[in-house]
Amino acid sequence: MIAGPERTPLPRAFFDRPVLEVAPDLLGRTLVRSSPDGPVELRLTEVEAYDGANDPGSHAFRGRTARNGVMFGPPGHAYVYFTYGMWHCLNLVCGPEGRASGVLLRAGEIQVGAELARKRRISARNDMELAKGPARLATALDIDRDLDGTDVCTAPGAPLSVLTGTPVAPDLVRSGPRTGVGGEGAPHPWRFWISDDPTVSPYRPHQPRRRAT
DNA sequence: CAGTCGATTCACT
DNA sequence: GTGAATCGACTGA
Repeated sequence: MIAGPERTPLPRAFFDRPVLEVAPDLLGRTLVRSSPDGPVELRLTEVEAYDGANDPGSHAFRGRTARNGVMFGPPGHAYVYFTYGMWHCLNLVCGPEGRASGVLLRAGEIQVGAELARKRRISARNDMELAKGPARLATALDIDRDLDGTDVCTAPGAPLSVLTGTPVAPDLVRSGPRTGVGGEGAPHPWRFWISDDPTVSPYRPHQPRRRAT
């Protein structure tokens, strides 16, 4: 089997750039998850940039903790966090090392392993919903904290890889405020998606949770 | 150590 | 559109 250029892993230098440069450049790339159950691959259609200690919306805003430590390490690695007691979300660490920036992978179009993804995403009503949203994406790919810190600059077959894929033409890239991010971080148009793509998740403004009784 | 909340999703009205 | 689910991380006392 011949591996075309689009099957080449993105080099570490790709991620070792400012996150606002990397984030839109990830659209159209191929994310490969190889688990014991088999491979699932998707084409990235929606991402969000988080710019480390400078960014009030970032987990790294208040400094390094046990959870976010990977973001302070070298670029090209996965930062996986657990939230709402139920869900995981996947980020890719960007450069320069120590800045603690990352890209949240919010949505994608499943291209390989749809049958497996459907088993993991029972509630999905159609294939376009399999990875429409960051926690759905992580569920479809069976991603959890075990993958925190995983190198993604790897050939397909490794647990997690990002391949060159087919980069999206710049005129098809849209940007807007980040989903669910409030406060000082809200105004930044650091969410990027592919224009008119049906797998992109709907925008939802930040909503503070009601107080428990 | 208790209180609060989250880079969300789903079922239901 | 509204509210519940569910728990680890973080905060401040």
